[in-house]
Amino acid sequence: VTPASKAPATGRRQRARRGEGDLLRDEILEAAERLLIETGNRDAVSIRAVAEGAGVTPPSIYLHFADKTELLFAVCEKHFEVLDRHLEEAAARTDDPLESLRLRGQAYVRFGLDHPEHYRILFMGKPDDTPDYFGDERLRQSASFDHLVAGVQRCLDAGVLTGDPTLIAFGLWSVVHGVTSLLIAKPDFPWPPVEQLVDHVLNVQMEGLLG
Amino acid sequence: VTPASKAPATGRRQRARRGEGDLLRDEILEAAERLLIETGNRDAVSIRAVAEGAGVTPPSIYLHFADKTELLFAVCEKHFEVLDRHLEEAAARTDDPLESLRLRGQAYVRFGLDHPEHYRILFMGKPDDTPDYFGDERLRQSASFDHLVAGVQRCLDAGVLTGDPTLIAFGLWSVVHGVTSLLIAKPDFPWPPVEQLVDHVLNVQMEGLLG
DNA sequence: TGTACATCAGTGAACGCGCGTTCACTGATGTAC
DNA sequence: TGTACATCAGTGAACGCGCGTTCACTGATGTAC
Repeated sequence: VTPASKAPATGRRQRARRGEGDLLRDEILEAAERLLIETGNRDAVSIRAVAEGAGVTPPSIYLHFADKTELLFAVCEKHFEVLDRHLEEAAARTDDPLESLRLRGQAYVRFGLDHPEHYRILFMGKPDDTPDYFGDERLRQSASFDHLVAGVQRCLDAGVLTGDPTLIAFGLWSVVHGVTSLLIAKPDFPWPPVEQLVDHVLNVQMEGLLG
Repeated sequence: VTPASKAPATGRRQRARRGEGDLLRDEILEAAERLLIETGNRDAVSIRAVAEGAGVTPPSIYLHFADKTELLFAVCEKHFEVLDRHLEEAAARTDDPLESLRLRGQAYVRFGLDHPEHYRILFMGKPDDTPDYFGDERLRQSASFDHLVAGVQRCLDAGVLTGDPTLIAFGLWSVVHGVTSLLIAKPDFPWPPVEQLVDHVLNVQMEGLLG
């Protein structure tokens, strides 16, 4: 018997060594993740299903997460980070502050359409679906929002936009969120091509800001 | 015993007369409605809860609706009509086509914030939560959307806007939906005053359309 | 080097719950003769 | 006018299901002496 073999024939994962209990935590998160992507259904992410996905029994989950809400929160947190990285990368592709804002908006929509079920949880779910300590206050302080405001501020500094940066940021967020969430909620609606829709809305909004 | 007495002491409704079975249908819809408003929670609208709300046993529901989805659909249909009336009234308050469009947008947001749980079902839910025959195609053909496109068309006719009316309509819808759904999904977020937010986004978008 | 013991990751079985839906029925209302 | 009968709105009890969570436990891993 090779001690290095990681997965027994049963499909059950090997028990973690002492002090390595946290390994399971990651596998649980990955399993939840996988379920969400494969089924595209938030309700499919049940404690039981996640446990099975991680090759473990349901009670094991509770060794790592206080309850289901906390598990879902951990998944969310991961995705807020992914979203933020995605947006920052897009925004950094140009030096023109206004163009950067546009790229950020387009990247936002793309993220939502690429991960609709995640987007649903992050931005379309009920407030009580997120744990208390992951409330809106925290969202406000999230990196993504600060980065958006900063992007707007750069336009103000460059003299290409005027107004209250926070209000402008809220407005831009509303616009891209509107497109994203409508496309997610009504995928079979006879929309114009996504690109066209996004560009139109974003262009019009930024045109209006210039005025 | 007065035959006119409608509610027996038990709280149970009186059985409908022959041929008046449809009366219960309305009471079921009203009960579902009431549940939705009082609890503000879509999940609270269970067959059992609706039945109790209507003073009737659960199986009775099935005399009037094929299944739960169809019941929820009927509730939705009612609200699409309410929304459309609401928007038409607002849009009719002025003769200026552009101002009319703005009023329509403001009314849309107000409707959403006044009936958040209904708005959720109509515009933020999963596609499979609505019955097949109430799909997006039908939504596209709904009066509200046609009325919006018509409102845009009036602006084109008046020469105050240019462009593709459908695309402009999609854009305006995205914008007001963005504000509405963000406010509903993140009610505790430190938003600016609602009026200010709505006016800003709507003004900017319409400004951009003028350019 | 060997043995008794503490630690702790994970298990197995069960809890109570509320759900959508089905099925055989009851009993009041209306109709035919 | 009276009676047998058909209709049909609504009932009562039960079905099977999947869920989140709890609880006493097991057994491998590491440690102290």
